[in-house]
Amino acid sequence: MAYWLMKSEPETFGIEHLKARGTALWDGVRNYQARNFLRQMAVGDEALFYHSNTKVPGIVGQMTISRAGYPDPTQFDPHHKYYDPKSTLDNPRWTGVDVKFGEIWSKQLPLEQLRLMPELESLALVRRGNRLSLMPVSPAEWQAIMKKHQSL
DNA sequence: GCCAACGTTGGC
DNA sequence: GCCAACGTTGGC
Repeated sequence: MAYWLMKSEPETFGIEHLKARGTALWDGVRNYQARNFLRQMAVGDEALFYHSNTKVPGIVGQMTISRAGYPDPTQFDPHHKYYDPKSTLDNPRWTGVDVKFGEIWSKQLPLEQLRLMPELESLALVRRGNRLSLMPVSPAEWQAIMKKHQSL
């Protein structure tokens, strides 16, 4: 089982939306590095839900991967903002996964605090200029984050 | 295959 | 709202 961190803008799709829906397609990833990580995800993997581009960015809760990678349907829809005319049905370019709501943390763990944790210095999230929207989290990083979360 | 121009991400 | 950093596009 692997661990992941996945970013989303709360105004577009926040953890409250996932809670209401229960399960949702994680769509709209249009970056090859992130897509390759999506393709590595397996059912049962655990993921941190991160709110980006908001007043206090940070980890706000947890979810699990409930369906492994499959073609992101939004790439085929000409009316959708994630439409990709270069993608074809028999050779889809972009991948999505299904995620299942886990929990909303009673206190979020802000980016500002994550930056202070020496255990996370190699995590892409805190690296200068990194814009990767989802990334693997090592077991050691996961444990450090959970420990910090429980101490809040 | 280089690289300038452009668009996007996302913290601040 | 600003802008640094980065990825992508397309001319050559």
